[in-house]
Amino acid sequence: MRRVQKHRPEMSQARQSGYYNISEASELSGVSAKMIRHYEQIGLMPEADRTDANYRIFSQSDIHTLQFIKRARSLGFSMKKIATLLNLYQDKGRPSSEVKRLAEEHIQSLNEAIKEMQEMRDTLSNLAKHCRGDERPDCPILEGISCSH
Amino acid sequence: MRRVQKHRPEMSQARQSGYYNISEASELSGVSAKMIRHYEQIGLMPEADRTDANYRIFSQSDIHTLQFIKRARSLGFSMKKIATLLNLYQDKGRPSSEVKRLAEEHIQSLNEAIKEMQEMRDTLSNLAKHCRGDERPDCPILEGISCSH
DNA sequence: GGTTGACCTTCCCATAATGGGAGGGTATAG
DNA sequence: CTATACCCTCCCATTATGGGAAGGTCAACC
Repeated sequence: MRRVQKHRPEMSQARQSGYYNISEASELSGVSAKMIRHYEQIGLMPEADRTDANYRIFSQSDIHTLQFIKRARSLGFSMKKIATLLNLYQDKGRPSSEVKRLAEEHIQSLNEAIKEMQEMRDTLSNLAKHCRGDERPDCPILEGISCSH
Repeated sequence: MRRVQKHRPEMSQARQSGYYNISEASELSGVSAKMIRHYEQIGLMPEADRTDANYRIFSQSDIHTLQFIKRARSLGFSMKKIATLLNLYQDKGRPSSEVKRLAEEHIQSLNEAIKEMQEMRDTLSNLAKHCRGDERPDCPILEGISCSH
């Protein structure tokens, strides 16, 4: 009679029901265990189910969500935008215009960041071009950094 | 007799000797007062002189150093690299090869970052290109993020 | 001389995304 | 039954920047 009414399963039972523990979820999704816990804590993921020993267990659907997050991260979306994207993803009645707007916003900020870094690189390349890079101390790079006139 | 041997000047005296207070230094260098204090604290700048009321005072040379830091930041150098650059700048016997090596290292990491962001942008653009962006829910962008197959 | 507003000081907190590590409990293979 | 590998929570660190509080000071004006 003792264990009949338990709500939380043991690990072996959970596994038989198609659940994964956190390191399996990590391998399947490419998200580190540390980050999986973090995403749960900031509310990006729903709180994971637990075994009776308080171990997190993850369903196929959880794994899928983690993969979504992973891929969105690799496209450079911030956590906040990913939260929005996840909501849209789970809202089967979303207008695709909203998704597209988010994506284009992100493309634009990528373009701005790219442009800024290209300008840095070009400025620095121009300075470096004129630096002999030998044992002597005179250096157009340092001069360029010290006087912006 | 009372004030003759003081080491720390008053603000008005300091100003007459060509010193600036922190907000003047901030305006002249483009570095915020907050950051000037921070740079001092992490040892990037020597500790500033003080008035007898404990206000920081900055010489022309300090301002120049702050401008150097500002410009190096705007080229994307990290604080650690800037510390090294400052040391080289102040070492009148440096070999310019060292400066050039640092610069080229930085150019390379800029190029890597640029490439990564371009790849993000291109992937996302390709997804967005096929999204109608209307009131209907089907969305190639979300599909692309959810399945990396 | 006194008041007032602008400025200075230090100290603590927050950001964004990620990881390291300690201290203590658990699963599982042999 | 015991290793060992894994899980848990909690705290700390990173990078560069800023916000804000509590308290002292400077400057200008009456």
